Amino acid sequence: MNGGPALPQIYERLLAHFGSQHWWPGDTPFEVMVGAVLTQNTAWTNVEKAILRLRERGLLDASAMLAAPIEILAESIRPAGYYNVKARRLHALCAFLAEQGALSDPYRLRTAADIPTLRQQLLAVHGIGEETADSILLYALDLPSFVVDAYTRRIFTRLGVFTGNESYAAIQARFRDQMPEDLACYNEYHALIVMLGKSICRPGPRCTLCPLRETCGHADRVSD
DNA sequence: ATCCTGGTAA
DNA sequence: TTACCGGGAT
Repeated sequence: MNGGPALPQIYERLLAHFGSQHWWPGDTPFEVMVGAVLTQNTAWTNVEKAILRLRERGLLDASAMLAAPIEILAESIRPAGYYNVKARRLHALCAFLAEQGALSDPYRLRTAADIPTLRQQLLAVHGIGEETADSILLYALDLPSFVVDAYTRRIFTRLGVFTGNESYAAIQARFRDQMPEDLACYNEYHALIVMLGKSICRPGPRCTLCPLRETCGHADRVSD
């Protein structure tokens, strides 16, 4: 049916090699939502600079951010890139929180609706696509929605699990069906995928360093 | 010069 | 499907 090694087996190998990542610990749900937007096609180190600038200006709060002029918001997040686009996206996110009566407590979204409904509502917000919606559900709201990103596609296509042509929904469904539907597991798996993707399974892969090379057909086809 | 925990509008 | 948004790190 579907080729390549089983998804739980890959998870165990990555966890054994990299250890627990515990992503986004101790941050407020709103700060995690902001990070999910700012990190779109952007290195996380630059997101951290932008979040620090927002905090300095007292804008790391949904009410304050909603009230802030777009121009000020844009200047604040400049290090994250795409700052004019992302300023509008952050504002749209805050407007959505206001609509939901969650401005003072964004975590309230968690119990406002079931996961599929909440996901659809997030997708309707300007600037929130599938990956960002799932990142918010998983990392800000502690709801088990598997995050699929460019690393996921690249890694599992090289492993032979995917062809590379699958839709976002199809890839997400494979993880949902083959992995236990567990919050900590979804959280950890995506973090491990990012770790592997940026350190080893890069555009120019470093297969000799890869913890998955024994079960990956790609290692034989590249020279490093 | 390439890549980074994408999404929108055309 | 493609153009566009963009500063920062390597």
